[in-house]
Amino acid sequence: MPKNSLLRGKKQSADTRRLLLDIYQRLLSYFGHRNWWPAGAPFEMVIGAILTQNTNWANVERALINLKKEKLLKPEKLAEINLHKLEKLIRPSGYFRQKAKRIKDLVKFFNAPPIDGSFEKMRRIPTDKMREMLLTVNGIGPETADSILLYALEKPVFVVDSYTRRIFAKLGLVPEDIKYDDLKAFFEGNLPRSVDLYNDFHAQIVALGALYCKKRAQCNLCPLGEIARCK
DNA sequence: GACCAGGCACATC
DNA sequence: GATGTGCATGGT
Repeated sequence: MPKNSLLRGKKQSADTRRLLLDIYQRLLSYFGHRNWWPAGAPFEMVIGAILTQNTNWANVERALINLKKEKLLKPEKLAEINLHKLEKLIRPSGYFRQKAKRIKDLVKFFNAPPIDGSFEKMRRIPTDKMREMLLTVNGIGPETADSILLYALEKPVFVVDSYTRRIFAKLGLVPEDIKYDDLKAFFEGNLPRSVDLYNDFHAQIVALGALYCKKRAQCNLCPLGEIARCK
């Protein structure tokens, strides 16, 4: 039994790895590369990571456009701005009072030592340590922290969201009540460590979840239909 | 008019 | 540690 279970374990993880990569390939050829957070605007990604909490991206964009129009999408500007004015500008993204405070707190954290407003300094801090630090900031939970690590700092960290849990539990690959960190470890343990892969895979999952996983009736449109089916 | 969206903090048991 | 609740706008 021990020897078999070890073999089975290895085989299972090889199968899981192949299946996950198949799923990614299938989504990629169906949706095309999602091109999330194109390079060059890490600070915008950081603010976007807060604004998008439990919110449709279209609404986040309105808020980001408002901030850009006022040329406020810079750490030094957001540090100065009056809280009420910030609330007004990000209003379209919902939860605007909470999010305005969270942005203020995050900007304070970003501008203070040891980061001193520098993404370079932030990147030099070991990923686990940086994650711990981010999690101490008000309004930064695991998903927001991981989004910042992956999309702004380009660290190989897999971002898990509610779609990820819903979809992969329905496919029967993980338990429904799996914890955030365990689900993250499931992907990181079964996929090659790649920033580009993690970046686009998460984006593909969101595309799939938002388009086809709302109603059972839409399952016939699911691009995964032939390789993985919901139970 | 109900339901949902790229979560998180806080209270309570 | 698990479970419930408030937070809020805009699209379908």
